[in-house]
Amino acid sequence: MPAESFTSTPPFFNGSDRIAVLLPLPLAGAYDYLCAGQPLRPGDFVSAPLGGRWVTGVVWGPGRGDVEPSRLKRVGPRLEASPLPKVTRDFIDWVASYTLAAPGAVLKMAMSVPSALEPAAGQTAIRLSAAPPEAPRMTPSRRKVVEALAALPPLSVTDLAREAGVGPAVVRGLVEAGVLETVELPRPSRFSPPDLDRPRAELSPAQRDAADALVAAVGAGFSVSLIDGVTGSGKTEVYFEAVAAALAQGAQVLVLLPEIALSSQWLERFKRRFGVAPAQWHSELGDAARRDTWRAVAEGDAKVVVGARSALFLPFADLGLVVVDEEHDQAFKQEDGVSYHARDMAVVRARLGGIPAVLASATPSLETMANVQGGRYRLLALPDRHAGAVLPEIRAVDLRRQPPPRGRWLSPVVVQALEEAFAAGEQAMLYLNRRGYAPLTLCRSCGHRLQCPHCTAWLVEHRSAGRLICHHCGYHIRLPPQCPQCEAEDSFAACGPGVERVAEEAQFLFPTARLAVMTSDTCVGPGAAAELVQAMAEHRIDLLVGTQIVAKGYHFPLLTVVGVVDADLGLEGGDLRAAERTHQLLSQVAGRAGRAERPGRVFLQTWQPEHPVMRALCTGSRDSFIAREAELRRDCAMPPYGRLAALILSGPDAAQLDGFAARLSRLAPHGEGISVLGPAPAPMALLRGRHRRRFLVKAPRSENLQQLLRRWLAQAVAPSGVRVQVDVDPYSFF
DNA sequence: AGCACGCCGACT
DNA sequence: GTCGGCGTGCTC
Repeated sequence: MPAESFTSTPPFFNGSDRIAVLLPLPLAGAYDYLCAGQPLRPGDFVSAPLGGRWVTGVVWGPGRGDVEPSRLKRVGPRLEASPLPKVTRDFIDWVASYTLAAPGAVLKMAMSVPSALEPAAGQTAIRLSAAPPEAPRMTPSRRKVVEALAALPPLSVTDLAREAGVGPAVVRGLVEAGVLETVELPRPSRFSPPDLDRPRAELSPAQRDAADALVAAVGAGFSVSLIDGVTGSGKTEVYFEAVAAALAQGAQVLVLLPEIALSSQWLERFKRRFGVAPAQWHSELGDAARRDTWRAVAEGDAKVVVGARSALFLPFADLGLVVVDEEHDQAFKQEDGVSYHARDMAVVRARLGGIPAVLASATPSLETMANVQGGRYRLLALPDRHAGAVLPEIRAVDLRRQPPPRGRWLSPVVVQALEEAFAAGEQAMLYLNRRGYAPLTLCRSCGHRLQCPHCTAWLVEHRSAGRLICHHCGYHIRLPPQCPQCEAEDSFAACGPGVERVAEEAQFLFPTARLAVMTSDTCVGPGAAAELVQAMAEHRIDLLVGTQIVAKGYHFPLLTVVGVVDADLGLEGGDLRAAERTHQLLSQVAGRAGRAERPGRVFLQTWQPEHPVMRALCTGSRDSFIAREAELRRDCAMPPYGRLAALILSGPDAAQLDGFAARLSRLAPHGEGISVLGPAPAPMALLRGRHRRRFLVKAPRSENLQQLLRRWLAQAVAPSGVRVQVDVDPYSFF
């Protein structure tokens, strides 16, 4: 139940009251202002003077009173836009406090479209004048317009001209003459309400049970449910029933997807179920669409929003359900700026709003599984692939026993499987999570490796682009004609495979196969991914070679063979979640194979077929794998059984940085179960020209990690130039 | 985030 | 002698 309903009148500010206004800037907190006579209430958008300019902020509450009255300025006028709802404000405060981000920085995410706060531009329409002139000059064309309009509601100049079969100049002339007049109409909504009466998908008994449980949860306060089902088990159809239930109650729904821009197939399914497209929210949205969507969400006009993680911060007027699909996906973790995990924050948003959250995954995260086991989340299991499709057969290809020929990357086993698939008129996919042609380029005569001058990283050759690129900062050069070290001519050798190189090999082996490479490099701009996916779905492609991007929930009925070129790749580096992530990613890739009536085969090329991840994938023993991983985490009190935060210090001057790191180290918190590791050079010790040092803070779950960090950091002010970045619940260890 | 004030190189 | 580079610091 929202707290708002307990207070009959929200606090009201007036006269020269002191109010706190939160500005969308990374300031320490809200600033105090004077009310300037107009009545204001929390959530109102106001213009406020700051320095020499005006900034739009949000009335956050009564003034805090920690600034001398003489310094207070008066706020400007209130904006017409719908006030920011209380639950959104609470959410912003909560996220700021949890992530140790400036509240204004979090508000900025909720105010990502400044122009949405300006009054919505109406649509200029034409109607018959209320007071027409006595004897207007009429022509046959003019008469046609007047006659057409007599039978029509007001409409735009263009539409009216088209209806009357005349040019737009005639209409303008009539307006000029006073026969017609203009009228401002509200722009029609671009968000049609979903149709709840369409025939729904046939649900299996297991799906029915899960859907019933979710439907019962809608409108019944805060709860979290996990839909746990393998690829193809119909998780989407199940949560669509909850979506329908929330919509039937008049509430809004938010569905978070890892990369909405890549999910044309998801949108199709939604349209099939609800007859209309949902509102979308992602980085590829244009300015106008972004503005309209933000407004429509705030006004309750957009009923369903499907979006990437940033959609969490939209100002929903009445959110009734949050769904996080592919909840295990790392893309939900935002690392730059405010660092948050959208899945966890979605649960917080649901709790603050008193509404249900639904998580869905075929490979749930350890975090979520721990919550299920702790009884905090309800488990809804979908055991089978729907409609009779069988799970693919997964086998490890031992690269020690069946290696590719020298200088090649595909084992004979995989090559044979591809051959069989093509011969049967089926499709195949090769997966390698490495962009470009080769991850490392070195000089054959002196061994010099081409490295990024700004980062601790090799330059990656992208042969299609004719460049060497740093994947961390974007620095790029053409392949130099000679080695910068020993000046040997034409001495570079490409080391290891990237997707481009694997594609080259596959094309060499299968000259007639229609091949496409799908990576973030080949899918730039809106629609590029969708186009490739469609080409694949229509069998205009035989072999798709791609990075992680191909692992997303696409459904290709003719795809029967999936080859994972380097299954060990994600296991390197000793990252806390390496095994878990590799298992998730590879099962998702494997799930692409054989989703229709044709059985699929998956080949994992590996040097360590006995590794628990490979074993789990090949034997389908996901649960025991998760249990074992959980045990390992529990043993070392790592998340989800302990709390973890990373502190990244960065600066241009290494000596100054180390000095500050040493100072922090001496002040490091200590206590039962608390350990501070570091300072150590961060895994990317040099990034974009800045040196980086890292602390890892480990604390028991019972500890208030944020308070501990705040107290620690308050004791030492960073010298200028040194940036301190806090990452609570870090995922990537880069 | 902007914008102002600050101290050191190439111009009217 | 000034114009201006962007480094540092403040904004209720």
